[in-house]
Amino acid sequence: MKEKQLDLVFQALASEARRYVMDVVRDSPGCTVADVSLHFEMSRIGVLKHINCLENAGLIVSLKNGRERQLYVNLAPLQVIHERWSDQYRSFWASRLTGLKRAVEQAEEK
Amino acid sequence: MKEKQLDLVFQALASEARRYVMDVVRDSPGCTVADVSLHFEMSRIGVLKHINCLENAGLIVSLKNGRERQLYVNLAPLQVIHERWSDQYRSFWASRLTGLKRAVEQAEEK
DNA sequence: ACTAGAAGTAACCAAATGGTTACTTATACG
DNA sequence: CGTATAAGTAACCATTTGGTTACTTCTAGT
Repeated sequence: MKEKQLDLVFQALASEARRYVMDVVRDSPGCTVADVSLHFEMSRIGVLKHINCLENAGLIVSLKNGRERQLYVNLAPLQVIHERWSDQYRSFWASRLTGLKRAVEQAEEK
Repeated sequence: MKEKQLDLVFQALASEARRYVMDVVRDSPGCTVADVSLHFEMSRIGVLKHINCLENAGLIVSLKNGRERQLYVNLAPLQVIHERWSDQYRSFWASRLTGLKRAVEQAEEK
């Protein structure tokens, strides 16, 4: 995955409203923009922008069906990120704070 | 983890520069702000702000050591996010696009 | 005590984000 | 055909973000 794409995914998830959209769409796949906006206080256009942001990041996929747009979550980007990190940080997971712990111990010795 | 905290973590990671800071600090634990800023074109203050942003999100931890500040990565927030999402989406991982696939098939029937 | 170097703060600026209202387009349906 | 409804576009505004330069503070070392 390209860095720009990573930016989009993380940026998309960095909003409680958008994470909530993900929850809603995951729980009622095929729902419409209007359906989703029922769950929010904000204007329909506000919600639309959040949905578009998620779609732009690849986290939501949609199908035009007549005058409606049906929404689905797409977890592929999350899986890619997850794999990338598990790779990059594999040796760190076991002892996440090892470096810090050592430093703290050194600091305490003084 | 609180929603605000999630915002901070995702927001922090939604920047190539900050992800790169994470890489640098992970690869040389205990390095200083000045050390990190050597890896960048931008001004030291620019880098400092990125580091503070990461620290604020809990992804970087630092220890004051004399006039220096030593930096360490902290993967705990990542682990929390990872666990939360694998829980929430557990039943979806296996067939990530199931909902969408069904919809596409239905669409194709028409 | 003095100086130099690491870090932090303040003020500023341009661009991006998150929301609004008003208007337009396209489609379903009586 | 005509109308109501789902979606999308445009323009606008306030706030946040991402960077800068200039200045300040603290500490190490001579």
